This record gives sequence, structure tokens and C-alpha cells, in this order.
Amino acid sequence: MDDDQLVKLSAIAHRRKVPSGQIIMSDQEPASFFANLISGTVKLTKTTSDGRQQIVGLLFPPDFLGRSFRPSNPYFAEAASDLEICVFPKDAFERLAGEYPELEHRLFERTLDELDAAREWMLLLGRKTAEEKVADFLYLLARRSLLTHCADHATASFELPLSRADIADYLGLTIETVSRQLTRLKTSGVIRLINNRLIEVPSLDALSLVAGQDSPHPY
Amino acid sequence: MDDDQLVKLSAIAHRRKVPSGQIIMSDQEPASFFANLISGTVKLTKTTSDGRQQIVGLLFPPDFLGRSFRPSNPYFAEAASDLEICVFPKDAFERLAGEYPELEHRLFERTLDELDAAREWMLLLGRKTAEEKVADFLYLLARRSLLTHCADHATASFELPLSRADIADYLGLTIETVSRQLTRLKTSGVIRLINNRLIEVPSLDALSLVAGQDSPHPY
DNA sequence: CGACATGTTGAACCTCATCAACCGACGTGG
DNA sequence: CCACGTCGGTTGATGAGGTTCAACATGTCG
Repeated sequence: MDDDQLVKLSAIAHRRKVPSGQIIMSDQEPASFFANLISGTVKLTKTTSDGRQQIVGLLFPPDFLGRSFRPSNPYFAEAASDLEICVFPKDAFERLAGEYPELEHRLFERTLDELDAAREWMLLLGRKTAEEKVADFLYLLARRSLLTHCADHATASFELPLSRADIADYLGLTIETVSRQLTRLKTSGVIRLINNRLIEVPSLDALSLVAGQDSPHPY
Repeated sequence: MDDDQLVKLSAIAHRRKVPSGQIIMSDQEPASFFANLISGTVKLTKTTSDGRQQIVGLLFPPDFLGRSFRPSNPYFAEAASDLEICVFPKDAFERLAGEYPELEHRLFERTLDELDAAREWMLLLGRKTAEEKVADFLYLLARRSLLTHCADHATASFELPLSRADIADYLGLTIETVSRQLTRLKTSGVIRLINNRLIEVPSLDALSLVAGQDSPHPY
């Protein structure tokens, strides 16, 4: 994105803090803004009429939050932790997107990535065991942590961005099963639990093996 | 899409028949074309290293098949029945998309629809029971059949586009469970099985109820 | 210190997967 | 023409993986 666009973007933007648990975008009401995630984690959730919930997407910085060309979302966006976001009014942003085809193109690419991620997760939800699900989730986070804290690439350590309940909703499990599988992975030595939220992975390859990944993802 | 575009599109297109079971696009090799689905059903599948399979998307006419701005797919596209498709060479199509922003915009919109569908399916895969899954799938097909055979909108009848094995792979179940749930729905009177592939739904509302839909979808 | 939220562990139960037999339709070859 | 194998689908018996319910542990905040 060139300077001109960045200037115009920041002109219409403003920062906002959001406390954990707050709904950012709701199912029925129209989405009136776009936003860039500066810090924190956003979960996209869907719920059945009787209250069963499923997380259908996670957003980490610097992910983008919004709904292009549609009046409203078919899901909720909720702060899974305290957030900082950078908000753009929807109409102004879309005017800008009309001016700069590059911008729309970038949004398109991001949407394709989200689609790929969603489909990858469908395989996990439909066909993997509880142990594989948990290991897969941890493997995902471990790889993410390598991108930022670029360490030696064989081990990793990171903080869980979600509570047990949210992890369960992400993996299509119950909190009890998540907890049990975590202790299983701990006792089998695949991970170390420093505290409830902090995790160490001595061997990424070992973790990837438990996750049942097609191919150990290179980084 | 205006006439000019349609003319140029058809100039680079050619028809092709594809027998059931054939792989159209593969995981690793680059996707070299786009295609419009004229008749038949295409399944998008992902597979774990040990052979468990999950269908991550279904395409019906007049859906569009292809991968914008990416060299290859992270999944397979396979003919779930005999097909007729209308093929566009990738480079020619992308040149055209560059000329007509409208075209890229349309592709974007379709991708958003696919993303919504994928996320809806994540809720099904992660949180619904076998009975709800099967009922939900049938409800989906029933609504689709109303769009074409526009009948009285309270009942429906249609042909299953998938084998039991494919239905199982779509719902994250086994063929046995799919079969059992179908006979359950039959004996409880929610559906009628005319033959293995032909289904009648006396009451869409009753089916939607079993499917555990948030809201009975109006049509 | 007690109340509440979050997480862990245990025991019982249930849904769904697994394994196996069976059925009907179809195509092939003797 | 009929035996035969194959394929797609159904049905039954059994068992395992996860859910459910409940108790307990830990941590935090008033």
C-alpha cells in the first residue's frame, strides 16, 4: 500500500479499546465499520438455537475485521481478550476501496486466506480425534509464535490466546476433554505447561506428529 | 455482466465432459484453468495423511470453480457425478478479470458466499448430532430444489446428488450412521425414501425442526 | 477470609464408530 | 440363461471415545 493510501486511511480511522467479552459485531444488526486488530484476539462465533456454540474464525493482529459488500454478518465477532482496534467508518472505507482497486484486491486475498483456513478447520472438526484437535491447535499457535519471536525453529513457547472454554468452542469439544488432552500431552512430554496459559513445545516435529498433519509445515 | 464481457468470455471458453470420480484439480499441481459448472456436482475434499476424508465444499450449477490469484489449491476438486463444465484457460481469464473490475468483484462476492457456507458448516461439524447433521443436509437440498422446481413451498422432493459415502464425508460421519439416520427420519415420517436417491419431504418445517435450524429459513 | 471464576479430575453414560453379515442391483462370463 | 463377483446400501452387535454430571483444586478480588 503506498503512502497516499495510508494517509487517507489514517485520516478516516480512529483507535478504540475494547474489553474482553464485548460483542463487536452482532448477528442481526448491520455492520457499520471495518477495523484493524492492533492487539488482542477476536473470535467469530456461531450458535445454535439451544445455545451450543462454535468458533468459526480467530483473528490475531494485524488481521482485518469487517464485512465487505454485505449489510450484516451471519455470525458474531467477540473480543476474546482486551483489544485495541483501529476503526474505519464503513461508508468512508468503501469509498476509498472504490478509488483504489488495490485495496479491494487485498481484501479479496485476505478473504481467500480465511476461506482456506475455514476449510482446513472443517477437516479438523469432521475427522480428527480430540487429541489431534488439541495438538493441531497448539501446533498452529506454535508456528505463529515462531513468526514473531523467531527462535531456533525446533522448539517454541507461547501464551494461549483463549480460555479453555473458547478452545473447546474452537475445536468442537467440551472444556473437560480439552483439559484432559492437555494433561495427556503434558504427561507424554510433547508439551510443558508452565502455567494455565503458558506453553512450551520442546519439539515441534513431535507435536506435528500427534496433530496428524499431512506434512510437517516448514518454517 | 454485459454483452461485451460475455462475448469475450465465451471466446476463450470451451466445453468439456467429465466422468464421475475424476479429479479435476489436485492438491499439489498448479491449477491452470477456471470453469463454470453446467451440470452435475463437484466435491471439494481434504484428506488426512492416514486417509480420513472430509468434503469441504460442494458445487452445483451454475457455480464457479477455480482459484483466483493463487498458483494451486489446498484441496482436491473431484467430480461427484458426471459433469459438463465450461473451461477457461487461467491466464486468459485473469487478463479479462484485469480488464473488467466487475468480473473480479463478482468473484469476490462468490468467495464471500463460500466463506459463509464454510462457516455455517463448521457449526454443523463441530456441534450438531448425527440426526441434526443428516436433517440439515436434507433441508439444504430441499431448499435448493424449491428454487428450481418452485412448488408450493411447504413440501419438496429432490434427488440426492451424493452417494452415502460422500454424504458421510460431507457430514463428518460414517456411511452406517448416515444410513441409520436416514431410516430413522423415514420411520419417523419426516422424509419419504422413494428410492435410494429420491427423497420427498412432506413438511419442510418439520425437517427444519429436526435439523435444529436457528430460524426456519423463509422462501 | 469467603465468594466467584477458571481449570482439573473422576465415574457413569451415551452417541457414534467399528466390524461383520446381509440384501438387491448390475454386469460379466461360462 | 444363470452362477458369480462387485458395488452401493442397510442392519445388527459390540466397544471406544467423548460427553455429562459432580466434586475438587487453584487463583483472584472484594
